Amino acid sequence: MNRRAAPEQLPLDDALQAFRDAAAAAASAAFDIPAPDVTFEAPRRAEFGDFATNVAFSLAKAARRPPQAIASEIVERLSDGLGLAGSFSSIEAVGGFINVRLAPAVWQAAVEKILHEGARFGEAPPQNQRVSLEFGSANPTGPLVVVQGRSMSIGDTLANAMRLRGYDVFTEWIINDAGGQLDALGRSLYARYRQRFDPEFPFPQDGYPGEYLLPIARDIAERDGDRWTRASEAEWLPHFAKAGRDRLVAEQQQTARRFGVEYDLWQSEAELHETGKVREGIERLRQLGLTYEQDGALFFRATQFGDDKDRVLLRRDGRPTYLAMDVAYHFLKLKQNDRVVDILGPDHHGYIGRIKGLAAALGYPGHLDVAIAQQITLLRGGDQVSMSKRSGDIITLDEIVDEVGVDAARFFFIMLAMESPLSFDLKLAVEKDNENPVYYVQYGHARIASVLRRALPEDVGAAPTAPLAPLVHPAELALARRLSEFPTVVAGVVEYLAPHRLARYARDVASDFHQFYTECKILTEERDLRIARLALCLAAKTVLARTLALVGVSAPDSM
RNA sequence: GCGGUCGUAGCUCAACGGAUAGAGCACCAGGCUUCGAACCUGUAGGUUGGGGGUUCGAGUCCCUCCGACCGCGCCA
Repeated sequence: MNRRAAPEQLPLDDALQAFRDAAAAAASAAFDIPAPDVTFEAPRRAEFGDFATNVAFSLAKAARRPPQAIASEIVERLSDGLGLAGSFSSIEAVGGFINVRLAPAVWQAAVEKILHEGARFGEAPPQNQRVSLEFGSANPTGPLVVVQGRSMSIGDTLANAMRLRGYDVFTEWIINDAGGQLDALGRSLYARYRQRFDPEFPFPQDGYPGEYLLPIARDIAERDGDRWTRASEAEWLPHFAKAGRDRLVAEQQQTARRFGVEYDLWQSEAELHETGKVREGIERLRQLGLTYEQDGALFFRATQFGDDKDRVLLRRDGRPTYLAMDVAYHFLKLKQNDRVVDILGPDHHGYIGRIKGLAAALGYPGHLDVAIAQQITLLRGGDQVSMSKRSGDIITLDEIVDEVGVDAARFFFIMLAMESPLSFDLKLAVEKDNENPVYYVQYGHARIASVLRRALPEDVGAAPTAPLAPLVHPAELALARRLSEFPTVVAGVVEYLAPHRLARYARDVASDFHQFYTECKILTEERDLRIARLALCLAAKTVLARTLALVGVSAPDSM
């Protein structure tokens, strides 16, 4: 791939690194101080260049000079022939910042890199870090609803981004199939079953009244007839609880799959109890002296870790609590992974301190991150869609997908920072107009595909290895610069657990492409320019498709 | 009451402690005999809920008040 490079022009990363080194050396020499760390940021305003560094501000105290004087001094020394001229078109000291603008050749080289790496663009080398990512998890007592959709969209996107950045990601779903709610499920299902023979049969007060139990009851009746009507509760309860649990988990798994999310592990809570893992977790805390007995129950000293009260692990009757199970589960995950991330639902956010304290208590401080995927308010045409779990009046995730499709749902669900509550308007999400950001981005991809279809096949074939020097128009360079941000954006998504940045980035890429398309005729008469622009199109298509793939949204060639 | 999350343009939301707080939508004014107008350009829109503090610099960090949502069980 060295078909064009003049010796003085460097790839983007190397150019920036060369600048860092040179600036640090210049500062060190000028002010007789240790070489400082030089970090770049992307200025908010285009007039401040492609990259800027605030290194002069951080040196002000040590050098005892005003930032602007320091910045000027550094720039002056840099200009004294440090071999940067070929890669930078300008280096300026403005108000204490040092603003740099890269030469077109660097952006051209960035496009070339994208074309060369294709789907691997943005990949980071293996980090040798195993990360456990838990998200989506729900009780196996009903269909998945919108909040699990948000959690899954966020979690799956994070998992994709982490994998691209070289992490060994293991995704998990915890099935809350232990405890009293499973009995409630069993009783509810049994009541539905009995009502097939006797419509007057009473439905339990704390039951799950949703219609989704009806087909399950029907199947049991068709298979087993009425024989359970004569069974004792001790016989039918475990059977119906398990039947409901198995069926509902299977349906949840199918919904997840349909939503484009595959898990490495569906961890049963009941299994953690049965295999003694829960006992092990409790034992560990006991060894660490973090438990005490009171009133016949075993308590965890949660107050030592910022919780407002100590929490019960073993009830007076000896049965472990949910917390005890969670201790065990997190102990397992912490042992097996370098880092553990939980994405929990909004009803768990009083739980963060407790669970993080737990990680510290178990000897893994800082290894656990807990994030909350906030609530979603469902709207339809601006009116709130009423939902009440108690009355069984729910809108399932499947119904939402039926109505708006996977693409719109997944894009909307990651569009906002996850800690922000989200209003999701079903009507708006299907409207194929400019109120809908999904279509804007997908349209960009389809438009590129359309141009490539209309171009001469031999031009498209030549594009990936063509000279890119003709790309000098501001709109071309702006697009190239945007495309080159992709690895940095993905890295930021991982570092800050902020998948919403991908939605914004996809929008920005599409926007820069549309502007380029408007200002630059791609299929122009001039052959070299035409092919170079087709190359830029190919690179934009790659980056757009990769970005959407991370989010789990399709990149259509026509729409 | 205790704890957590949030409060930014009319609406929905961005902004590693950086420069004049930005996008989209809606409104208004423009742009297609030419590659997909599901697009582009421009105008307008703000005391970042109020008040203190930390520092070269705060929407961002700390304190406090106001407001919204949520959690606070030997439920899961």
